[in-house]
Amino acid sequence: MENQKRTTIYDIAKKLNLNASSVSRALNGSSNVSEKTKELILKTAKELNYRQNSIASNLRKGENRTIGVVVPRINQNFFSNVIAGIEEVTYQKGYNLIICQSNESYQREIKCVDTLINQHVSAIFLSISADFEDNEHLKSVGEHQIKLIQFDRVDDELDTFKVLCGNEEASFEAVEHLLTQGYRRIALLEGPQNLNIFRQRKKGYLSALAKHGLSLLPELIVENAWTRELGAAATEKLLALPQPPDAIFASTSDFAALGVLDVAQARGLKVPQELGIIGFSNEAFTEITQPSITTIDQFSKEIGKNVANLYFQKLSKTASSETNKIVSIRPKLIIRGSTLRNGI
Amino acid sequence: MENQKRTTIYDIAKKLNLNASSVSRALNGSSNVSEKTKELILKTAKELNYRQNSIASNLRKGENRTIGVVVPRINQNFFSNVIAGIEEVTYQKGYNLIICQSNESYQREIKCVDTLINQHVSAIFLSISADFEDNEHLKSVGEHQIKLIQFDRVDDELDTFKVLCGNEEASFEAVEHLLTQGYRRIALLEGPQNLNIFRQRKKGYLSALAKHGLSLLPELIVENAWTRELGAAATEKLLALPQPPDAIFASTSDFAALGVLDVAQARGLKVPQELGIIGFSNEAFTEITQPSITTIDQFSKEIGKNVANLYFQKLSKTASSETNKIVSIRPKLIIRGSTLRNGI
DNA sequence: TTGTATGCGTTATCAA
DNA sequence: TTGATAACGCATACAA
Repeated sequence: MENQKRTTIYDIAKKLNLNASSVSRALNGSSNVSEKTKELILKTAKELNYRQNSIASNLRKGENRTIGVVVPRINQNFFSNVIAGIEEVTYQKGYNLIICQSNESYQREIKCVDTLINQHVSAIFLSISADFEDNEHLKSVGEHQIKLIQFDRVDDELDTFKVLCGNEEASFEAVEHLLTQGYRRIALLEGPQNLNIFRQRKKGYLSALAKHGLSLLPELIVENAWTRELGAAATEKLLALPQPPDAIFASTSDFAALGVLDVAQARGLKVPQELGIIGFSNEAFTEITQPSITTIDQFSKEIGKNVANLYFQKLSKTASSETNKIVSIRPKLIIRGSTLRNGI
Repeated sequence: MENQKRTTIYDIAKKLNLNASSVSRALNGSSNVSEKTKELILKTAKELNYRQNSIASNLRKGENRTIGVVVPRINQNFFSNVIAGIEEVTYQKGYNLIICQSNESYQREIKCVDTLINQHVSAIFLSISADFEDNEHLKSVGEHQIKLIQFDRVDDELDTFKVLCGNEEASFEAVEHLLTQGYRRIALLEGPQNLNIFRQRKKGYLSALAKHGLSLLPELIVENAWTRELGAAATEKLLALPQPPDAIFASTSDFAALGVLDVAQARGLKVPQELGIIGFSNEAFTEITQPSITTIDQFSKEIGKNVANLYFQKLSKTASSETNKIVSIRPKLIIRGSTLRNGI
């Protein structure tokens, strides 16, 4: 069995004194083949352990039912859920998925996209890396007749289909919730501003303050605090201010929010009474901490499903191709113990 | 730019009044082509926005630098980390990854394997689904000259390369730790026994009891408790016994352990004083609960790296092909608050 | 209903 | 160093 060449349609044809084209037809369920020979072919195909060579088939047909997915990190909760959502849809459609991770590296993102183009995938679903610099590689996707759909972290300048999370609205809602609870000095942990998502979250924060007539206090904004450790460090810094904040919105992630909680508890600060905390993403642990952490659910799996559906939808209807280029998934504020000092 | 056929090596050849084979040679960095024409070819290739068609190349060369990965769930922490580990190695080697999830379904697992065989992948890395029934589909992988490497959840009967987690030892160590801490009535939450990993964990539990002269109490073993809810239900049942356990080893998962903790706290049982708890997998949240949960780290990313390395290693050295067919990654008991009633 | 011929884009072998 | 040609395995237009 080992080291033996795989059987081809020619092998089947030869054995049955038929022509390869007949075998191909039978295998593909064509109607132009008699029931009798069809059965015969299927039977011997099974006997000879025949498997179609998709590579040859794809080359011949000029199509590749494969979709490339590029994410910063495969093993990050948000992205692995998006992928699960994508997979759920694409599997049903009989499409394969090639997964690449950019590791938050721009250079590697380019490489991933390049290989996917070479692989002749039908589409690329992509979320840009943290140190994104330029969109040339994304432009070239379209130039090679490959559909590009961006999700979550997108390049705004590029006119592609996009699936977004309503970051600004969610952020606005979060801050407004804090205000409702009586917090007045609300600090923001912000992420790299070259990513749209963090710009939008900041925007929501700012407009909520503006709406309620509060002025922006620059000392309450801390940059690039998106891990537990950085969140903790940022909190130390904020609490050392002459006028420390009474709430911290960790717009970067729940991990940063956890860092905030760490410091608060280490200092004996009462949460939510003396310090309110909100995170972002609804990681599993936010429900488990004491107090539990108010956060924002992004419906990551839903995002994935929408990305995939957008692609297939696009294939079917050509008419509204210019209309619904952007789908937005509305996130949900999950109110928990870390901000509830007045009841709901 | 749209709707235009992709440029091929023929297009380049035509433009330069050369032959396609020369273009191919130049593009592949062959030495049998003059520097001058080589430069010319590379230049016009860039001008015409040429990209190699990997499908055609793969067909011609009869090789596909692609590896298929089949896991029960993409978005489960353990598996997404394994994939990240695999990807880290395969990326360096210039291999692509096709990811499939079986969704814990045997039927779907078969389908995944089938498509991967058709895709002519070089190797399949697989962890079997929960309702695994038969290994015919796995046998056929080898029959099609595709290397199979099983990891974590494996079919023992099949003679393939395997990367395993030392489940039995870890389990043994966990139970022994409980005994050291003075617990005597140790309950076990066990998983489906058709999966090797749960059989092994049970084995470790039993041998630890045996070593310390404790007899097995069947009423202290609860089947299929591997979610938070099932873990909680199992705990209710156990605590209702005339002689309830003084410790529970949730060998299925940390989620089950969390369910145990839920019930203990709801009943006002003191952990670890009145009830010891150990989980499995070292999920992020186990560090955060109060008390934190003792658990077992499986080094999932490390497992992934080893799977990939095993494949490439196998390619290089033919000699020891029969020797190191099984790699075992030693897990680590992480002792935390939920079992520390006597200090270390 | 079946067979013949051709091409998908590339690479490998041979000859020039 | 370059060109001509065949082949990878399959699918399809056309002829029989």
